Amino acid sequence: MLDGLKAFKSLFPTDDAFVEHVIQSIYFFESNIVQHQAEAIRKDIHNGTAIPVRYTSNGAFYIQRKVNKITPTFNSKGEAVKFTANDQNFVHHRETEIRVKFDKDGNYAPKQTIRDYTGHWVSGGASSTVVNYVIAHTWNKTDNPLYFSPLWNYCLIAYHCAYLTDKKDDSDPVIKRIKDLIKAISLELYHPNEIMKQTVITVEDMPTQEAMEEARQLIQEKNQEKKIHFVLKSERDRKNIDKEGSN
DNA sequence: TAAGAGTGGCCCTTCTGCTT
DNA sequence: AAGCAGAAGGGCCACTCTTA
Repeated sequence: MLDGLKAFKSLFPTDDAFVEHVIQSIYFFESNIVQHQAEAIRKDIHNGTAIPVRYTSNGAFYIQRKVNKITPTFNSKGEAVKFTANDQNFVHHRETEIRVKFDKDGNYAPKQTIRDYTGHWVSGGASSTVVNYVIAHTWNKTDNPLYFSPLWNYCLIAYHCAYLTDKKDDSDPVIKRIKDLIKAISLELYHPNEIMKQTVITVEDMPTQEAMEEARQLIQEKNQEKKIHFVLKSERDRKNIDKEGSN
């Protein structure tokens, strides 16, 4: 079988070195901002504010009628987006029963969030302050409001590695290992179930124990070259904070 | 069984108009 | 006049369904 992944892997002496390279190609968010944003989302959910999700037509959503729930049908994604943009319209996510609104470009809410919490503009073409990095969701349940826009569920991954996280687990053992390690790092850094105050990540969504152990070691790593990377606040944001004096 | 058509997911870029 | 956010649009490609 011809496998383009082999071309990439062959640049490294071992799978360990390959995995290390991929992890070094990722920026994670600092846990304090992740926690703050999680609080904001919980507040929005509590207030009945519609939470962004990526649109799908797979029956993941419902509209409440007098006695039953019906699945809304839209002719296009655009139509769906327009519908939930109207504050008079209510669409809910079936599994969580959270009110949702459909994201207009499939990653707009994450982009806005990253901007609001770090000052960086990602995936914004010429006006970006971060280039050649892709927003990558860690758990791909992007039609679920608890997963789509929270910072704990995505990171910025360099272009040349981004496709790895989109592949299926069984496409190569190293793919599952990388994806599990990213999940483990998210769990160790952010503790999503705690900051969301509910069980978001269930047992079957958990990475292996080996991955958890590897994540712990990476996070505690003293060696600069092996440490995981964090998105720092942009120049612009730091200036704003200086002006305000504190915050 | 395989090609072809259709659909949808993913996530990026350009355009435009508003703000400063 | 520049910078930026939001709206709109697009490329790529995997997957599924249909047809032969």
